[in-house]
Amino acid sequence: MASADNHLIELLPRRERTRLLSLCEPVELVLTEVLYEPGRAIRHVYFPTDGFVSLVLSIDGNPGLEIGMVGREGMVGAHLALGVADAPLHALVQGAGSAWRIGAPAFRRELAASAALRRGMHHYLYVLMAQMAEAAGCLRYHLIGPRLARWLLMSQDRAHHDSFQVTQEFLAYMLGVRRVGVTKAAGDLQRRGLIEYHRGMVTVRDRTGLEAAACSCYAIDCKIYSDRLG
Amino acid sequence: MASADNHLIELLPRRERTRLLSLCEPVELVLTEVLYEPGRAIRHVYFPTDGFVSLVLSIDGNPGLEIGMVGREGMVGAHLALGVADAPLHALVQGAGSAWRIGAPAFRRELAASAALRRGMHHYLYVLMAQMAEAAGCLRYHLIGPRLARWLLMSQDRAHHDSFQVTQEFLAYMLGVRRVGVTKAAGDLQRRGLIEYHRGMVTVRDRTGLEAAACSCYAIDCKIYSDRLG
DNA sequence: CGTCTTGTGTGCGCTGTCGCACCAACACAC
DNA sequence: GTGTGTTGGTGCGACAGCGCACACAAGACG
Repeated sequence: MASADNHLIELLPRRERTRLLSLCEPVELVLTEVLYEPGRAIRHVYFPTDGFVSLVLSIDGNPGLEIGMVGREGMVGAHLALGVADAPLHALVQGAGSAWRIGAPAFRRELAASAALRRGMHHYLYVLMAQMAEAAGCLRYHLIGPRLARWLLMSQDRAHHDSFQVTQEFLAYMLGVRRVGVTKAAGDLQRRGLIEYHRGMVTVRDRTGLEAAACSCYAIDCKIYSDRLG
Repeated sequence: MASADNHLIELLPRRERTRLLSLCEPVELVLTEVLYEPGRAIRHVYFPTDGFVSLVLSIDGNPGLEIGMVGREGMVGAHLALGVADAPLHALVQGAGSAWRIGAPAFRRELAASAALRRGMHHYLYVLMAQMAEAAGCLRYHLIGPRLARWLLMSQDRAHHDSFQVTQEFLAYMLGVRRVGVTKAAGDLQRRGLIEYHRGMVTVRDRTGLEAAACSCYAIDCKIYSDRLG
């Protein structure tokens, strides 16, 4: 009970933490499950403990583009703390696992009651904004290879395993590139002994090497987070 | 006095509005002036009335990349409402004009005192986040031509003139492309009679045509704003 | 009047990514 | 085993944008 397995919840003072947890229910995050659709009012807020979720933008005809990732270090639906119920992006379960879930009205009541909760949400929103800005730059300037390496690192951090399930098709969707582009970049990383790829299952072999191969955004993202919520 | 010439301030109830304005001082926004540097604590918050400001990300060695624009419809420094004083981005005066300015500590006091102010800031932050997400997609998928058209429209909206001052060099910096790319795209728009360009001075000739030439992001941005703060 | 700075236009070869199409390897069921 | 669908790999032409280098034109300034 000392640990809720979600960092944002753990940052709350004991009283608020137990109170919030008592209002939460545990739910499974099922792979490829869609938690939010843009424009739709959200019904729940999620605090992942194990799985992780991608925030995906759809634009024009393009199928999708990931611009944020949420694991146990964060939450899905923080914008409710801004008094807006409409989801701005798709939220898509990218790594199966579990989460705490609380209904939107109850969460709003807790926000009104707890200054510490508001404070936590505010700081997390700042981090999210900074990461989105970072993502914009990354999309503009960085090549597929380094972006892929970054994505793998971020996923590994949130999956808490060296290997996790993801097809190149899906990766292409997340990175906003062709599958063939991912094939090439992944093949390159594999040849350099940094990862192993086999039919929808990636394994990180050389974490340090992968960090060197990733674009600067990985380190920056980590720093943004730890500066505010470390 | 009924109008503060800044939309966010005007949305406040009369009492709060006059109270906030009484704490503000009018300042000039000088072209190319830098209001914020990333990582530095901010000292003031700005509500433009006339000029406008670009939010610029610097990444790796790259000189800059605009991922947000603020005119009288918004404010510079809204993240202070998230309890964070550090600026996440450069804030650079892009159109000369004037603004209301208030010191960070005073603004925090007002935030604590006024629920309406908090509400306004929250909604604006949501809009800002959505626009940043949009910007990421735009940077990934859209070509220079449509992006340039969008930029010109956004600037015209905020400049309240058909013509304004900007060199192609500077535009390239904002859009994150080569100057030559801007030269070509601008030449194209000019040949189609949509704009006129002459030594650092652009004039919009055919607003409707320009809207047709712009990428979808322009319309989406406008909608995001009017949905929340229209 | 010439000279310098600033802003704009052009040419050329290169590269990363795209779109499309097709093939190869593997997994699993029957 | 033999099919059948999923996943990964390869080849090819097209093109937007890049880096670089240079030419030109309009003002500014002496």
